[in-house]
Amino acid sequence: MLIATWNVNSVKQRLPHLERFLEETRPDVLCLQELKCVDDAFPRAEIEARGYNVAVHGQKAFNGVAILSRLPMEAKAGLPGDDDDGQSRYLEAVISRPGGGAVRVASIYLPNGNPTGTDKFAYKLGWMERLARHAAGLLRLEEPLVLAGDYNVIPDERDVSDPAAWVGDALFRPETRASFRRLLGLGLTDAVRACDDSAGLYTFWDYQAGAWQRNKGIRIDHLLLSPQAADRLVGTEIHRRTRAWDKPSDHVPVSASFDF
DNA sequence: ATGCCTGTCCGTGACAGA
Repeated sequence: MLIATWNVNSVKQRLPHLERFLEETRPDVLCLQELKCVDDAFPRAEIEARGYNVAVHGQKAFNGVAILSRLPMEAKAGLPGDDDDGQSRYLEAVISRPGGGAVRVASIYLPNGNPTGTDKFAYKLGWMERLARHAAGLLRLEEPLVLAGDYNVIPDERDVSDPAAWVGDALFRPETRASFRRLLGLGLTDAVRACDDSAGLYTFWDYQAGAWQRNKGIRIDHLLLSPQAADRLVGTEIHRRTRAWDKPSDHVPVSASFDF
């Protein structure tokens, strides 16, 4: 089974790229972030025509997450822990596997948190705390679990081309990295890092200042796996080529393949 | 030092129909 995640930066603007990626890579499950549209504006018919079930948790103008699945799924929107949080950043689905059993997949759009020293950064850290609490509960189920998405976290110095330029940024602040480490400490495995410990594995390049051309990237899109998923991990891929397509998202898809 | 680029929303203008 191939499970992928992609921050598309407007699903309406990126529909041709999305269709091309589905056609070429044929993931069984694709988690999307930054739809930037309400549920009714999601191009559901186009995706369903390609053989995918669609679960959408949209929002006007900002945020918005979705899960596309070739297999049947039951989806639930929202990250528990704050009833006043109106931002659409979390969608979870239980996906039925052909051979029996299931895999639980979440599409995550973790808050950016800039500028630091504002309520935006506090919201980010609070959101990460809620995610950790929820993940701890899911891990107790002892099932295959994939928490995939745009974490807006640079875990380590080897995950950024110019670490000095990111010191003080909400994506690289010590508190942010510590919170991400606590998440891993619950027993989650960073899928890409389980397969490759080299530097320069980037998933995002800014639109500005020729970041892509100069390979000034960062790794912020992650798939975190429960032990039951990590034990079945076969490999991962960062789909860099999509960043060179015309009018691309600033993120590229990341996928993990499993022997279930 | 700041903008760099992209996208959405909103307001405005063009236009069609009353």
